[in-house]
Amino acid sequence: MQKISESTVKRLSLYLRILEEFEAKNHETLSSEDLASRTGATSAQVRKDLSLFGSFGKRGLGYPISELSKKIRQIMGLEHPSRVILVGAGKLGAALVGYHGFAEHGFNIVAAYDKDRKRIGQSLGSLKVTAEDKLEADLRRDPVDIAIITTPSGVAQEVADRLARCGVRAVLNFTNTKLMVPGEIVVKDVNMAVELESLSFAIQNQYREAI
Amino acid sequence: MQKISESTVKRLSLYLRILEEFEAKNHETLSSEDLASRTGATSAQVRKDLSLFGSFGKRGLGYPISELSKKIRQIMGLEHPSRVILVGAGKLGAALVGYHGFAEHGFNIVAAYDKDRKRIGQSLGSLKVTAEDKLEADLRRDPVDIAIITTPSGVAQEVADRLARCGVRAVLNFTNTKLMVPGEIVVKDVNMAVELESLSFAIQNQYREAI
DNA sequence: GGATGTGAATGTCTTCACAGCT
DNA sequence: AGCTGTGAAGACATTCACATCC
Repeated sequence: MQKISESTVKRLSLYLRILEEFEAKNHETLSSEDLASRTGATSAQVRKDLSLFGSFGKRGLGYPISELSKKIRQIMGLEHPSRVILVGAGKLGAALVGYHGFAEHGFNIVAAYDKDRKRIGQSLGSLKVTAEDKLEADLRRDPVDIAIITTPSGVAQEVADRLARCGVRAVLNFTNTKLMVPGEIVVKDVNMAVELESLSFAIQNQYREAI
Repeated sequence: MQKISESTVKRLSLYLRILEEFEAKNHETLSSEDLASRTGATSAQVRKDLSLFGSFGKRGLGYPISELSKKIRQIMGLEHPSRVILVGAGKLGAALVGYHGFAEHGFNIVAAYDKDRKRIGQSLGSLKVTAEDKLEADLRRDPVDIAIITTPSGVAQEVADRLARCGVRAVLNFTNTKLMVPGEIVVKDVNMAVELESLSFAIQNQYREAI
């Protein structure tokens, strides 16, 4: 199969969101243009993206919603819910545990670890914060594919190393550290400061262009 | 000036993070390779990115840290702290208010709005949640450039419209709604479900390739 | 010697535009 | 008639490789 670009993958995820919305409303089909206008893509892009995986549409009609959404979930490995752990139960970590957006999309946070004595044992929603030194034993018993790192940046690499040794295959990294991991492990960085700074640049730049 | 790509802007932000780190350690210079290895870029890319704004390095030596970091802050409009408001004081909103990463980078959340009676008046760190209908009056008195939307998706567009009318110039959108805004307003979408789903795809795909 | 700055080459992604199906 | 699927063209981004300077 051909290599799929990161941007295509992100868009698939957006298409899926729309498909699910219209599936709930019992609509039958959506055109590439419908999907495009609701996700910020172009219709050609939607068609290209989808055609990378096969030919799902009906000419003159559009794409059958429930069939396509099922197919996308299949492509993206979303047919079954995944178990996710979180390391670092500070403010951000706590919020992510409490945030229902993850569970809605089938990502269940099943444990939250922290080093800090004061946090261990505290309740986070339906979870209790676990001592971080239990990590290895827990993962040996119940492996997970995905971990979220919300520790301070200084310890992120060490945490990543431990996760890698325990067979974690994907990491969502909220710290500022560029993680070095074995090639088979996938890391995605989420850096909200970067996003805000991009906004700042865009504003600044508008101003500059106006001069 | 030439058009600057989104990816360049994001990288500038990452370079800045490294520069600040080494500035704190009183280092004098960093090479493009130093910046590259710490941000996941290549040295050629670092040089290209920086050369878009001028010629800051010394051949044979590298880039003078404090001069370059100052310059990048200038380019990105980060010379002075910005005031930011947040609309939607649910779990995620509360976490963002409590998260210190923003303030560290000069983005101060100065108010948090919510519609929900139960939340209005509640303390969020040093802030108290304000009734959402005060939004217009507040912004008229004290305009802000940047707003963060963490409301339920259903009301995001309406909130965006109101913000636009109050002169907000940039929006960080955590909802699933594709916001329609006037051209002069910049929107950045942060969608953590999309990030997790991308990870899911990457894992799934490794498996598929192995077959 | 060692690192920058930058045209040229390459690679990747997006858009166009239209043939082909329903 | 309407909308997909897709080569070809175009736009954009990255990498190469080397002349240039400290």
